[in-house]
Amino acid sequence: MPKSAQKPPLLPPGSRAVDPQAQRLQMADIARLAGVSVATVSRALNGSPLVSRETRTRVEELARSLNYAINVSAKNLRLKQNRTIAVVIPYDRVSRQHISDPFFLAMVGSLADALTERGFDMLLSRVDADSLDSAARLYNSGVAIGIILIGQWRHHDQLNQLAARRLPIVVWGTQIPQQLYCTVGGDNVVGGALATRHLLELGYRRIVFVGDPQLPEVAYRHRGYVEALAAHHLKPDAQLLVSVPFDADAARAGITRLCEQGVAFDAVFACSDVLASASMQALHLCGRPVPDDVAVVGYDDIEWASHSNPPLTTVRQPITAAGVELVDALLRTIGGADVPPRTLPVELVVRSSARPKAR
Amino acid sequence: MPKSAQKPPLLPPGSRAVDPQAQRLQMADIARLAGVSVATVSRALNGSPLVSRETRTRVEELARSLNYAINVSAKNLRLKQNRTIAVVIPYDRVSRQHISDPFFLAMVGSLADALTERGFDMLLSRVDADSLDSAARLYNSGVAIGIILIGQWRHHDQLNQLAARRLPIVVWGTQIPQQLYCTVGGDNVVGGALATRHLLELGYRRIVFVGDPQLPEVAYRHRGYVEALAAHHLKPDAQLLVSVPFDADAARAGITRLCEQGVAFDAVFACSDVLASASMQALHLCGRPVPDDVAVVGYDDIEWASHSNPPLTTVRQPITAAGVELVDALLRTIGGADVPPRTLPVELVVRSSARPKAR
DNA sequence: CCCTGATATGCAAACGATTGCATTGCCATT
DNA sequence: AATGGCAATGCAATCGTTTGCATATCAGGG
Repeated sequence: MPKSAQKPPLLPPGSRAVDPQAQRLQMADIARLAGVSVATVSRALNGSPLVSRETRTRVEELARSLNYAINVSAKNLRLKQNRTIAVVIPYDRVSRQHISDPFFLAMVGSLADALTERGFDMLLSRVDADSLDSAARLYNSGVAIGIILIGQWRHHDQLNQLAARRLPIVVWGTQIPQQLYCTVGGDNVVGGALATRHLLELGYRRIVFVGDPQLPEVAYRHRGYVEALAAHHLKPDAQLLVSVPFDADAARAGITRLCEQGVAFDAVFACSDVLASASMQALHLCGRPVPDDVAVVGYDDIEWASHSNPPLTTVRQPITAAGVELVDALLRTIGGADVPPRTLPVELVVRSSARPKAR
Repeated sequence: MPKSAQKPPLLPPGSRAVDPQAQRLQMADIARLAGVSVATVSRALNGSPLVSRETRTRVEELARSLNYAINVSAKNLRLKQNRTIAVVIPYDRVSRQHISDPFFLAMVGSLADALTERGFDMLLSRVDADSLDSAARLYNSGVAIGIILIGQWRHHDQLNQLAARRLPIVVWGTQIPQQLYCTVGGDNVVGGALATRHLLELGYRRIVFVGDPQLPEVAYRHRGYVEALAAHHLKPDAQLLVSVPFDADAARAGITRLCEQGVAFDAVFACSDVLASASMQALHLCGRPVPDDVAVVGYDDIEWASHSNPPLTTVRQPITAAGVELVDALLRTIGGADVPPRTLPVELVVRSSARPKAR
């Protein structure tokens, strides 16, 4: 009977069905059993040098054997502290990319790893991208001590507002002039250039760009694309821009339309592997096999890319590093530092979806 | 100056850098501003009929305009309640499948949706599969009111122990005789049979089974496989069992070995889409193209399956339904009900990785 | 004019931990 | 013997809510 014995069994009148575990033990129980005060138990369990060695071990063993777990709410309340980080994924009805996108999920995995590593809990939330400040609630209510947001989208202004309110937040995305919040992201310009240059060097000249340049990250990838073209004395052709959100169906439709319109092209650079995959499918159906007729390069290097057929040449986003960096940046932000945005290197992973162009 | 004014500015001496937000407002502030007591504020915000209409609206508006958010720790402490569900993904060094597996991540996404829908928070944790009871800590410490565990693996006994300790837990996995915990899972026997029968009906006779029958779910899929064979008066051939964990490399190696040993086969049934993908790759390298030479059927129907080349015929796990069902079952368990295990229907999704056998 | 019964509010005690400030022994020093 | 210092422990206030039990106000009936 772990419950402090003197109390009558007055279960809360608004009796929840949960109360079987009303017998959860608390410090007072350990204290009673160990014959010391709760203060001592608290100190012993927290490794304070104030308690004698023998008391400490006695308390520790007691706690372990009863497998006592401290009440986190009480602790957090008293300490005004906690170890929960909220990871929020806005879902955006416009850009369509949502939580089930493999890249996001991979990111979630990576963050889970990085946070677990450091002993933080991870609270995963979806929030409507149009009311991002509901994410602020997670912080204001003390549920989490900071927020990692994956997917910048078109919400730069909202994010700036949040940051202005001194919300500890770090965003996976691209660095935008005048931003008040800290971002961590891959180097989109270099990524775009890497992919494009690779295709150019293989001999392709009419390269379709698949992605929506309205989105900041895509905009930078597009800039890289343009720069790489320029280095080969080529100008981007508006016909070759398939402006679609991160949505496989849209990409399929876009590529199909291009084929039907008879637009001439010999390669595709897609802004995500999902888009690349959809493009390859569409090309296949249009009778333009990859890589024999058309070359394709993707972006992200999700797990799938290496298993696809043909294995996808793609720009690898540093997903593992991203998790670590995001957590790091957030922790420093929480610590009061003014953390500068960080751009992580990306690299081209050459597989078989783009071969030297047959002459 | 939201902080109760009479108090001297004694910031906690163990000053955390976090205290810029020490100015977070609390009920007392709202109360003071509204000219009522905290009790009234509390009641107003919780919609108690005890406060007058005008007081309520005044308080509500004040709270909204200052965007006050209630302190969740304090509330939970007082109420002995909370709305956090822990989703734990054991990582198992043996079976190798871990959090980055697309199927798991898809499941996480589905759970996030189902939980958000019902207003619960989702805490995502990885725990070492060998010490699953560290998951119990999440419950015992009051962080979460229940646990959803994805991936039963070989940990049936541990799970039984946890359930015996009356831990509210629901597991994604298969129903095992004598289990004390509630499971929700796809119908593995039917799934295995569906895949196998499909291949048989297409004319294939020597069907390789890729997966580790030591794992409960795989064992049932294998049983379905055996039953389907039996219905066609065939016996399973031990040579055709590629016993590998959920690990792409292992599957590649297994299939390659089979080819090198010259074992005769004309089709592959892999226990996950990742394994199927790896198998297709290996087959490709061995000069046995899919689907022209060998037919392949996978399991799970992750997003990738429809994008693969050729698009993968596979057994669809009801991922969306799974999220809903798991949450439902857990909530009922928490409510004190004795929830029976539940098996969800699976279906065969026919794409192009298995065609009628060329004669 | 007092009493009764609503109706709205406030007081103060929880919830389960942490921690500053006593307090208690006990030994060494004066 | 009185004092000071140190080590180990306990007391009680505190964190920000909720809620049972007063209390205050007011209307209407006797």
